[in-house]
Amino acid sequence: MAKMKEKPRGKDRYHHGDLRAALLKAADHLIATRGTGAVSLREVAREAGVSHGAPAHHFDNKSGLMIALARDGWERMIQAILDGIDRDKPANGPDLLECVGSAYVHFAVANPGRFEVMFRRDLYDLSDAGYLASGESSWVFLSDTIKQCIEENFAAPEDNEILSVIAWSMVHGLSTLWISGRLKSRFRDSDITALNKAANRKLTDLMFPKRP
Amino acid sequence: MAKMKEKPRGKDRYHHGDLRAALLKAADHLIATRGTGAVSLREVAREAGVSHGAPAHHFDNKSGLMIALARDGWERMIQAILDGIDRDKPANGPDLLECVGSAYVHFAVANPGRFEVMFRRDLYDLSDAGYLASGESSWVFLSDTIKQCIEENFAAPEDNEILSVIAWSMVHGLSTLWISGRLKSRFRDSDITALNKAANRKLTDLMFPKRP
DNA sequence: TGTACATCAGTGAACGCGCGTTCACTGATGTAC
DNA sequence: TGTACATCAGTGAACGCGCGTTCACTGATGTAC
Repeated sequence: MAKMKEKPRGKDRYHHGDLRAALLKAADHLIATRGTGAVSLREVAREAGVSHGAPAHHFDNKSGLMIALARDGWERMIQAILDGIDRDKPANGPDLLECVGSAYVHFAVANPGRFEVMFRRDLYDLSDAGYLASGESSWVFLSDTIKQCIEENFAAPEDNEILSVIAWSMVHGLSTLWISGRLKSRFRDSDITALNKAANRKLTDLMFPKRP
Repeated sequence: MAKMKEKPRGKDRYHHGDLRAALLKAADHLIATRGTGAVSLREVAREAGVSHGAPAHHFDNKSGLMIALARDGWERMIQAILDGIDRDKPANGPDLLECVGSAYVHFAVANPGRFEVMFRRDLYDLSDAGYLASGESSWVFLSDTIKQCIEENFAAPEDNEILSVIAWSMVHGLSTLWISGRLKSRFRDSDITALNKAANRKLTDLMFPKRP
């Protein structure tokens, strides 16, 4: 977004300067306002104010755009979780798990379209090498946190794997159920914050009854 | 599928006899083999061996077909859960919850495309009245089961709602994570059965430690 | 600092495709008498 | 049982649409000298 020297401003520019970022931003806006299905290369170009042929200079094809969106989504989610930890400053493993879980759901519910793209493998070619690794982060966050709980003697070592699966499943399911509207119809719209907090609190209580 | 009297057999029939069911079956096959995105009215007609205009006589529009698929999916899922209960004959509330949860995940993983349609609200108009009710079943199953656990003194009455949310979230998240492939890459393909069993066992153990 | 030139990053026309939907039609079926 | 006729459930041509992708082009930028 840094202004370039000596260049005409506004729409009269032939070269955009940072079209790749602008296209991603436009796609994000489309996803947020009209859903994942509204994303097409042509519509994204339209949204960004360039001709429909322009995106070809920045993404190999449509799949390339979707992969870029997914990777960007994972990076944002990691950052959101780190920010949550920074804010809450959890004192021990179980508190950390609760914090990470809440941040996961909060991110998903605040960015439902983006979250969807991150898990919709049918939207892009799966051969992309770099992409696959980008999705590891949430599992690593959660399972490392469970490990920490075990090291702090809040859980048994043999439960490492199954507790990780349960923790991830719960936060992921709460996110997708809420986004799909199935839970929303039973709880008030504004209650997702409370529901998220309560569910993560209760699950960590069940998992680590000896938490101080 | 019952044969009609006095009618020519095979493809030389002008009237199909039960095209609506055949179209749903064709769509199911498409979903199972090529995914939800492969479903179009034209492709479904092609798959069923009729002209592309034929489906219009059985479904108002594409949304109507998708809604029919979703409703049919919910009915099948209910039946699969009932069958699971019939088979396992759970002795108490917690066992019942474990049984229902396993059946939920099993159905989802065995019918990933159908399961997806049931929760993808962007695939159809939401104004359809009858449709909305069809999705209530899984919530009712789960929350009624939690109620039973409370009546049997395995859980505190005030935890009714939150335990229902956690239970549904966990099985739903396990299903969608597995289907999305994010968990699959960490566990062997054949392990979903074991993982499903272990996760439901562990969660019910955590929720109802006093279960016999 | 000026100039020549390669490269980059846009434009807009064109392509072929599959789609949902409509419509006049026709063959088959069911019903009234 | 036979006949006339309405209705049902198919067909296939046609419509307009948005899409991804390609391509010759051109304006802008950066670099070598």
